[in-house]
Amino acid sequence: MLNSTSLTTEARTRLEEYLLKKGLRRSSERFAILEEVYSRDDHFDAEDLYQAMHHRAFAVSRATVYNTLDVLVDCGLVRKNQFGDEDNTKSRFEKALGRQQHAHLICVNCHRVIEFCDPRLQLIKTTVGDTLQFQVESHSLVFYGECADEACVARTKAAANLQ
Amino acid sequence: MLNSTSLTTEARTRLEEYLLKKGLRRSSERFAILEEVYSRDDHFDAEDLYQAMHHRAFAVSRATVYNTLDVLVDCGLVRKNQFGDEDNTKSRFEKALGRQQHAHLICVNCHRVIEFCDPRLQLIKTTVGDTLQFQVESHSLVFYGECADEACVARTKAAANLQ
DNA sequence: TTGATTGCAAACCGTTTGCAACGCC
DNA sequence: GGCGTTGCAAACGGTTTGCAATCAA
Repeated sequence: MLNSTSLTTEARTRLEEYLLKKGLRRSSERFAILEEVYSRDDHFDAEDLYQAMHHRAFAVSRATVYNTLDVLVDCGLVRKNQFGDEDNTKSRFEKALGRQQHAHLICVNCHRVIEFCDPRLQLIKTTVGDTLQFQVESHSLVFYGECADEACVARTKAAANLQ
Repeated sequence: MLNSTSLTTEARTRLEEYLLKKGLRRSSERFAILEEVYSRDDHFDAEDLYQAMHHRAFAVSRATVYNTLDVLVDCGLVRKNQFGDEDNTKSRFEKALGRQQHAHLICVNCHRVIEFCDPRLQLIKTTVGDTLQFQVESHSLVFYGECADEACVARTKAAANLQ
């Protein structure tokens, strides 16, 4: 199995090949951002990434963050999600390499994101595509609800009592 | 089975009860907007609704559109979707009464929205909730792909040839 | 009467864009 | 050297908010 280091290496190689193939430049910003993305295991937004780059002492502009995320999504190294939860506008990203496709559970109280897989989703995809003559390319499945995390439950209960 | 007229009647009654229960006012704007929402069968955004109200000669402000949509979503008369397609920012709404829960297919070319149901989604929901101790309240399943509509396929092919 | 609701416009916020400076090829 | 990329700030677009006028209760 791939560990985190070799994953990053693989990602770097893939990005190089992609840039070469597309005639795009291998700027240091792009590789630095890829590095940061592959060092994390969460679902981050563009601003998180922007801040993280500053803490990394590799300050890039927001424009570059957005531009690079587009590139990384386009070459399959990053997945872009729009969770319709508390903040329906901003996108959240996650690294894509070495991870199987999955769906998300989002706690409407603490906004925790939990990943899960279920083979039946693939079956639905196939059925639907065949039945409706639709070439399904990707999907987004999100469940919204309340998680069982103690701190979250306690906080929610306390908030309910205030009303 | 309920026809469109009685659906609207039922919706109006439900809104009245909800407003009463919550101590909110039964303003004419709210009922006029409900009327418009229940006269349509599509997935519309806030601006669509705003424009439609003007054509209806019942001009309301955008603020009222947003406020009323919130109310209608809250009392279960309208469903709010965030399809992460061409326009990842704006929400799209649909009436909720008299329609079973469903998922969406979105054509990445023509942005057509197709609805479908699959009982296996419910099974996944149950499994996931049980396994991860998560109280699932709602879901959003969207498949992205290419639809088989002739005009759409022709247009897409033509666009591809231009490159 | 009075407090919720409306309309208007300004503010908000994530994202995109225009343009000059920069640096990879 | 040429052109893709970057950084900055301004623009954009959907949504929210502040406030005065309005109106349901």
